[in-house]
Parts: sequence; C-alpha cells; structure tokens
Amino acid sequence: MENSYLEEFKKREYFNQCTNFEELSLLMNKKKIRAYIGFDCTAPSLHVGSLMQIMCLRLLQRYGHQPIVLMGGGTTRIGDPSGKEETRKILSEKIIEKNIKNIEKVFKMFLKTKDPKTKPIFINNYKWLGKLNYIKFLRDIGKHFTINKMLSFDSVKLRLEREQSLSYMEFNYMILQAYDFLELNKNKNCLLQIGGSDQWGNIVSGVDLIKRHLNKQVFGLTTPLITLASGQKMGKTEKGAIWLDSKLFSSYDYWQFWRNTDDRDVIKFLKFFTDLDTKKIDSIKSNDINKLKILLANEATTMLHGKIAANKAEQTAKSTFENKLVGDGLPTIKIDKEKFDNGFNIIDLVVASNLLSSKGEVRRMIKNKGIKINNITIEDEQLNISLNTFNNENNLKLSLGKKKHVIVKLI
RNA sequence: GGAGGGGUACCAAAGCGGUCAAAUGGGGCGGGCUGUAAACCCGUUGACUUCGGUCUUCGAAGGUUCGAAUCCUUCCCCCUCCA
Repeated sequence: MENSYLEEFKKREYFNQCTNFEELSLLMNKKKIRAYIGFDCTAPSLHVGSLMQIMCLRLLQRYGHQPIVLMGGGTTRIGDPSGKEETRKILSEKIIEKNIKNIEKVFKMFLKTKDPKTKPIFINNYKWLGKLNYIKFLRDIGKHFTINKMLSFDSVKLRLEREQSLSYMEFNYMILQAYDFLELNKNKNCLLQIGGSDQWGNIVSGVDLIKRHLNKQVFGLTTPLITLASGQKMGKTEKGAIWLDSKLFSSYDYWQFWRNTDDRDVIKFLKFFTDLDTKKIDSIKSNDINKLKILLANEATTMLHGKIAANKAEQTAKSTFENKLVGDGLPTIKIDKEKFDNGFNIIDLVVASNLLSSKGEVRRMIKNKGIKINNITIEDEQLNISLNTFNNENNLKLSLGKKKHVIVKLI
C-alpha cells in the first residue's frame, strides 16, 4: 500500500524522482520519520521559488513526520555550482548569520511549532562544516567519492562542456551536501532528503555516502522544476523576487501576486500552494476563474501572513479595483500640509511618493496617460495639486497605471 | 608561456572619427482591448531642464584630435587555439 504522505505528494504533483519509492513508502507506513531539506542563505529571505519545498515540509507535518530545516550556513560560504553560469559571490559571515535568522522566521509562519513530535528542527550545517579537519575528512569521506563519478554529474558536466571554469571549491559542494546528510543521519536519525530536481545529484551522493560509510539505507526525493505558462521561472519576475517576508514584499503585494496568476496556472497553483483537498480542486469546474484566483490568493496569503492580513488584502483589492475607491490597505505616504499651500507640482508628488524615481519617467508616464489622481487621468505635467484635491479625511489616491496605487495623506 | 578574438544600456547584439544618448531584437513600463488573465495592437525605455538645451554613459586610466563608443598607450577581465 502506498504511503499516504507520498500519495498526496504525488497527487499534488510534487513528485519528480525518488531513490527507492517502494522502500520509502514501506518505511513511512511503518514509522514516522525525519526528513530534511536544505536551504541556501544567500538572500535575506526566501522567495516563492522555495515555496514548493516549504510546502513539502508542511505536508510532512500533516502526516505526523518531522521536518528538519537545514540552513546552509556552511555551504553558502561555498556556493552550489548547479546550473549557475558563473561562480557565486561569497558572502560575509555576518550577512549569512543575519539571513539565517530571517529565513527561520519564514518557516515559523508555514510550519507548526507546538507539537514536539512534528515541530521543525532548525540546524545550521556550519556547525559541522566549520570545524572539519581536512585530512580526516579526505580519509573518511573523500575516499567514497570518485572523480569519475563526480565528473558525470550534470552540475559539473554542464560547466565543463561550456568550458566555463569550475573552481575546486565549488567542485566540492556536492561532497559537502552529501556529508550534511550523513551528519543529519548520524545525529538526528534523518532518513530522507527532499529537494528540487536540480539537487538530484547531490541528494544521490548523500544516499550513496551513507550506504557506504554507515551501511544504512536512506532516501532521496525530488520535486519538479515548476514551469509557468509564460515560460518563466517561478519566483523571480523582472521586477524582482516575490519575497516571503512582509518587510521585503508586503502582504497586499503578495496577495496581488497570486491574484494575478496566469489563468493556465491557477489549478496547478492551488495544488502546489494551498492545503485544499486535491479532490476538491479537481472537481472545481468554476467558470469564474477570477473567483479561483481570489481563493488562491486568500489561501496563500493566509498561510504566510495570517488570516487578518489576507482578508485585509482582499478588501483593499475589492475597493480599489471593483469600486475604484480608496482602499485603506494601500500603502500610504504622509506629507506636510504646508507643502500644498502654494500647490505641489504633480511630477514632484509622484517622485515623493516613490512610485517612480525620476522626473523624466514621470513626464513620460503623464504623456502615456499613466498617472491618475482620484481616478482622473493627469494630462498636464505643470499641474499643481492643491489642498482641495484631498477628501475630508485628508487623503488623495495617486495611481500609476492600473495596479499601483498609493494614498497621499496630509499631516 | 605563445598566437589570435572580445568587453557597448536590464539582456542579446550592431556601430568602428562628427549626422551616436548610441540601430535592431528580447525584456520592462504605460496606453488600448479585456477579466487586476492570456494573446494582440500602440507608445515608451540615461539624468536634469526655464523644452532652447545642459550633464553623465560604450571594461579602467591616460593621450591624439576642433571633435572619440570609434584612433594610440598602459592596465584589468573574458573567450578560442597551441604548449
């Protein structure tokens, strides 16, 4: 009988490959296990590109297993060569520490932390990588790796084929990741590593290493690369990453991100990024795709920012888009009342609101009919905004295009 | 170590003494259509401007010239071939 966790894992289409699916299924039926996913600490937070991995851990908890969140504090000091065109920049230790703290917060939003049996274990691989003894490491661990095999991994092969340089440091990344798994197995009895499909080689290396070094069987499981209808990669838009951190990306924007999902991706996203029952999702035949998008936005936002923030985002969106009113969840900027005494030039106002950063850009936008005040398109760049443009609550809605709005408030 | 090729805006790529703030494509942004979607069409894409212009930008620093992304010198980086 297929294990229920793995069954749902497949239903949600998280499944890509497994080192030994049948055995893993048997094991997970027999007992609750610990599984880990490693996260890179290069950035100050995680973005939606890591969301599927987070959801895997969340799912683990729902079935009574315990997730281990491995922070790559040590490996971040090296840089994974996988798929990268160039050598990564090496970050300072201080920044890495700061990043780790911030990233942990993300997990505390997505994962339940009360139940001692399933609460996430946070661990930083710098703990062991930082004090490795080179000679000892080569003798104990290095002997299990052959260069022949290492050269055959895609991450290495691609770099060599393109004749791009691959430093010895980066070349060692997979050994270190394999060693992480070994450490987690020895000290935390971790039996499974999950990761994105690009991690397959590294994961298999860990499974092999544990087999050879401890003669124990452990497992690896990978998730597919998410392909968007638009052909882009999940998580990074041209404007920047969709951060899982309200300081870097507001809950309103986060809600908007999901609300604006491509029609073709909606069902997929509901499976990937919500807890909604897969049967229910499959049975949805809503001819109103926009309702589904709102559902998706609410579910996804609630998970990260909480129900209150999600509701507020929905209400704000409703009043700004449907009723064209001033939604009070919109970002607000405050400006001294006196500055409007002689009128405040529209161009300066847009710049002051941070909607745009250069005056030339504002002029262009005005020419293109992209700037509105209280839903009225601005035609004249000489326009001065006076106090009577504000409503009784001393507010004014300034819009750039259809989707970006700020409230200017007098103080 | 030797011989060549190259570094141009967000990316790719043209330009190879003035007419170059720099063709073209992609991307981005705005408008139209729509459903806060997609596709499509249009505009726009260095900064400041009293809209006359002014300033900064073609790997870095110098130089030649009335004038340089374009020519010369030095330096840095990348690639290809040979050892």
